[in-house]
Amino acid sequence: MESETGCIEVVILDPVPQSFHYGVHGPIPAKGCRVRVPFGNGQRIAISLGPSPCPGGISLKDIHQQIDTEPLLNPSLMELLEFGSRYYHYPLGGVWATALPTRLGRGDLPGQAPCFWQLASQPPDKSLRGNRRKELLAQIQEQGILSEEGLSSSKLRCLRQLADAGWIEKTTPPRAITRCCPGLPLHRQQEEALAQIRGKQGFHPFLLEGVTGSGKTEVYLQAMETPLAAGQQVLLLVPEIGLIPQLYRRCAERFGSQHIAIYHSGQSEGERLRSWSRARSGLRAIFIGTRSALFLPLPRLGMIIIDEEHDPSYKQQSGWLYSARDLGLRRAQLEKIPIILGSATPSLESLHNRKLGRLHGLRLSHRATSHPTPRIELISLRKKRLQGGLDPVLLEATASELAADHQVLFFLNRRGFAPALLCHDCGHAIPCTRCSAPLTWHRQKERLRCHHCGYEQRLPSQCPVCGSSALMGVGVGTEQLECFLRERFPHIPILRIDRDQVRSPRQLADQLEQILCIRPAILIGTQMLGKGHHFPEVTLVGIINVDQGLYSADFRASERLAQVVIQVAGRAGRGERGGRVLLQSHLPEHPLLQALQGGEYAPAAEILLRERELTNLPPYCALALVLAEAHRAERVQDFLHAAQGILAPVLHTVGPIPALLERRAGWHRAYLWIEAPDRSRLHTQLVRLLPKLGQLPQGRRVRWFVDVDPQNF
DNA sequence: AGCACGCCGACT
DNA sequence: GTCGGCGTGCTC
Repeated sequence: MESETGCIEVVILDPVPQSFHYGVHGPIPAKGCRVRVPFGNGQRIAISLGPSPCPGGISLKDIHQQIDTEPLLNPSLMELLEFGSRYYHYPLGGVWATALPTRLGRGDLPGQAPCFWQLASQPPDKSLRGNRRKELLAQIQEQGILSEEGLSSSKLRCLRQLADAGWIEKTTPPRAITRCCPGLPLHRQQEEALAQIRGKQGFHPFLLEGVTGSGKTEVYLQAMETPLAAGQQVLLLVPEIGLIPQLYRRCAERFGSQHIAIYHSGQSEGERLRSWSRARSGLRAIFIGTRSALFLPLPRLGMIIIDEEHDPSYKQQSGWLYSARDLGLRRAQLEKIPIILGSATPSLESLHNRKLGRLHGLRLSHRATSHPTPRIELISLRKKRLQGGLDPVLLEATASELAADHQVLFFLNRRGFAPALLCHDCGHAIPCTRCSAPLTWHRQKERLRCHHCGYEQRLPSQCPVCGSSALMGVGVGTEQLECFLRERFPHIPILRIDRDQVRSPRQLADQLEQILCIRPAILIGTQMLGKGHHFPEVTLVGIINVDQGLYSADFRASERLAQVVIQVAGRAGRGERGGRVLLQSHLPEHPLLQALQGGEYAPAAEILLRERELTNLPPYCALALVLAEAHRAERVQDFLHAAQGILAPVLHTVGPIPALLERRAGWHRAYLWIEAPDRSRLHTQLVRLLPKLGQLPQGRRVRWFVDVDPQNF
């Protein structure tokens, strides 16, 4: 390689807002290659942005080492990261650091793509010597193609010798993948959906709205056949690690596990690097993963599928605040491929986009089983005497289902025994020392715990304010519900599923397996229950307390309420028997609950969308927050007021508004609400104004950042 | 994001 | 007298 001397621009693999320049003697590292550079006192890994004119006025240092000879990512994926940096107003280096496996960020080399060998078209005109070599050659002759992957080093050496002697030559493996067992028979709507997906070329975004049990996964599997048969790769995203195993199983049955790899944050660094390398070398065709899998380098990506697209977990909650669903759409657009967003309860954003024609709607409204979607019976709690948080009507229904040897499922989205511990004498509720929230009483562990920051203390025997020993729990959590039900139905097996009880997806699967066929039985769970699991023996679902979703200051709370109610209701009666769903509320006449009675999502979504339109909230406006945190509340106020002075003349801003959790882990938090009629208006103004916020002296005394399309408040 | 420099409290 | 708290500013 000829020697050159020049200057490159780089970004450090950390959220440093500027780029930096370095001198290079030798080949210029292309854009997307890692380099080791001197930085401050030490060394850092950086990403080359390519050659750049030398800036004046700074003394240029030279790079220490070029790590990669090839860019780590292909151009369209680099473009996606650049877009993600601009759109979410987050430094490009931090974006790269989030998108790469940590090992690559530390300078490790990705695994080399294994070679594939076949017999040479013109083998040498002599006889081959050596038994091992003869054996290997025979093996290649028999198999047609031999992959280096997983071969012992002695066999690899043998392979090299055969190659050097001209007996074998490199080849590319067959890429086309066909299913290894037939697909399930489809019903008419599935056929129609598939026909739509199969008929399309290039970028085509679909919204597959399918009620629980309508066979969305089967549509995914058969839709994947087209790109897989064409030798392309498919990316499947799910919102949680716990949902990967079942999807993996379905894919493995259909296409063979040798074509599948998974990628998620629960893997070890080594596993992630291996999956990443396999993606890049094209060794696997199907990738199943969570949020971060969106950034896998897939040279022949042919389709993206985002399951449970409405799930808020697709939005990253720290650092680079991106949405994998929204960036997924962007990636599909850049790669010019189809993308399927699937959900039984699509986000209002996606429903809106379907109305605007930006998403092509596909509907599966029939369950595969003969039983129709159950209605949701509303029970008014007003003036009722509750036992263990349960209304007599629900309790009676429970008793009769259990008497008939059926399973009953309770949904309650609060862990612990009681959400607060209150002094009966002075009314003091014991708060977290670091958060503005009451501590949750965990009776069995005899502890008070903060569900926001992890703070824990022993259960006090006296009120810390007045010294009274009359402390009582307020409200009902899953632990208390379990206690009550054990007392009330002493001979019925009860399984509680929440984060206190279930530590790993594996454990969850084991416990579910155990109880799945036991009859009668009671299941109690938080939203862990609602996701993807089937309970064919459940004939009664009790939804205990979702009223918070009707009052919350978070405008998305009502959307989440509707989604969780429909998802949980969908767990009932999926087997032989039909099902009943009872929902307890203090406000049964609330229009949203009324709309949910039919057991269908669409009427509720309509109401929510109309409400958003009237109040001019997303998706009818573009929204961003400037969030600030500091130990001292007045610094947050000072900064946000100063920021408002800059933003308010140009953009519609409201605030400073205290965060829903005003203090978290000792940090006071507040935000400015910034809205604009559309994303591009919002964006162009933010690009212009955010640098000015960076110059505010008040900004240096707080941690502040921008949240575009926020999910939480 | 790291990391060093710098100016104010409780300790061998 | 120092160890160390984190507030401040810089890194090609």
